[in-house]
Amino acid sequence: MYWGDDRMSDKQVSSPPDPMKEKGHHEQLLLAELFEEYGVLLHYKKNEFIFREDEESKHIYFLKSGLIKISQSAEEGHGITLFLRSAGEIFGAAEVLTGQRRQRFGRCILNSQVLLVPADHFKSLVLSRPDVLYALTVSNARRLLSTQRYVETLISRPVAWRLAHFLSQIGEWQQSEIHVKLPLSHEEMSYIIGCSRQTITETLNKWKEQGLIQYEKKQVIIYDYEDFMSKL
Amino acid sequence: MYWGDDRMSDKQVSSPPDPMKEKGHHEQLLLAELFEEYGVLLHYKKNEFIFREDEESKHIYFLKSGLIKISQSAEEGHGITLFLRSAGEIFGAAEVLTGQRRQRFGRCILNSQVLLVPADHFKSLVLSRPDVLYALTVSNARRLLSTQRYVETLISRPVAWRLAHFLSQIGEWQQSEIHVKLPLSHEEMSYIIGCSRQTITETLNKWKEQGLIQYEKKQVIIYDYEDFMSKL
DNA sequence: ACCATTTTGTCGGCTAGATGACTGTTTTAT
DNA sequence: ATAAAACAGTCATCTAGCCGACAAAATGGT
Repeated sequence: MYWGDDRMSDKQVSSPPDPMKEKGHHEQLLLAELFEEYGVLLHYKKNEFIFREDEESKHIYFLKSGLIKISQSAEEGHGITLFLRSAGEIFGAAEVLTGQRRQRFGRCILNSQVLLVPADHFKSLVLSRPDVLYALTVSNARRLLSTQRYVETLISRPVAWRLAHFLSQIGEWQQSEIHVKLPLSHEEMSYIIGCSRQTITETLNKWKEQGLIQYEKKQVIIYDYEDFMSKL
Repeated sequence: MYWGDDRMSDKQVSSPPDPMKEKGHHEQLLLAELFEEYGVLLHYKKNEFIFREDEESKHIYFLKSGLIKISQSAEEGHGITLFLRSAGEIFGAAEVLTGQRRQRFGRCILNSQVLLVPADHFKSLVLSRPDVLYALTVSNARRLLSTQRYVETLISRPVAWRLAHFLSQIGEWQQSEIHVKLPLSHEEMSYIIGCSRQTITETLNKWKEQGLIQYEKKQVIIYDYEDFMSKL
């Protein structure tokens, strides 16, 4: 969850220089090809919306570069972020498949290049290519498992654990250290972790005091992940 | 989530007499046909395990009758229940698709009839039938959306809301009233809602005192759902 | 370089819900 | 019918994390 579901979920890859290559899942390649062949390329700027809640679901998207977040409005208060998608990942397919309107917002966190395929072409396209359809099914199954695993962490893990886990996902591993260049504000992170903004701030600073991490302006280093996690 | 994801998610159906018919989603029918044709029928008794965590994922299952729960062990303490599956629903497909071992337990809550298709037949079977594969993809997409919606409720709704919502899902609607024959103990429900056993007991009794529901031995009636929800 | 906006840090008070400990009540198996 | 096991009610205590408020710092646009 949070960070793209399509990465290898447990094992960590040290530094992802070319995200298109690094994805690790064979099925991603097939999907990428499909979009490269039939998709139309659009550029979106940071903070721009790709789709909004309640809109008709007109396209399926493939993120070629950049970073986007999918979030839910949750009526009162601010929306929660359901997950991020990074380069090489499909998004916006589920509502198209089930024939519903958009149920959430898709918004760019960074400038992004997106390939789009119209919803009405998609079904016939994919029915004529069972291998691609199978790839899509596998990719969805992976996301389903990862979302369900996330449900479990929400119920059984405290905020600190979830934050630590999140950092380990977005960070780059250099031996036992994890280097994280935070692309997000504390507030933005709190929407992802599912807690208040202050709790993020306080947790990060507490860890710094305890000497578990180094933390200066959007730059975090976790010294020893195993050790770190064992101390909560 | 919780209760089978394949039901119409928002709109309620009043009383589901024949679950096989009631599912409402066209794709369920195709999948049902496939399993009826190629599946092997097994009977499981109440509390029997269908599969266990860490086992090889040898089959995909279709529940013909009964009720099963999928739960995660969560290391310490007791496992949380990720969801229930009722008659007419597929389960156990995700790990087979991604080629992983089982990540959770599948266990019968009631005596159940299950159709199973071996994992190694499944891929070729489904590649030769793109329409069935498409149906599976749609069904998975629906589950993905519903699981993501559940993530949102876990983050933004209190236990009372989640419990009320759960009851409304498993209950039968009779005009404005909802009649629920609880098939589960408070403890079992607490694993589903994601809270402690006592909180279930206390919430139910508080509602009874307030005259919002009738509640006697595994039998609940919510008098007016709209009104009820508005009072938390 | 400057002002406006956004982001962080910090604190005190507050509450939903966990936990543990017991008792009483149902259910189930023999 | 009865003993054992599972389930439900209740209470007292404890705490993670929320919320509001405000000051300090950083960032960005012109």
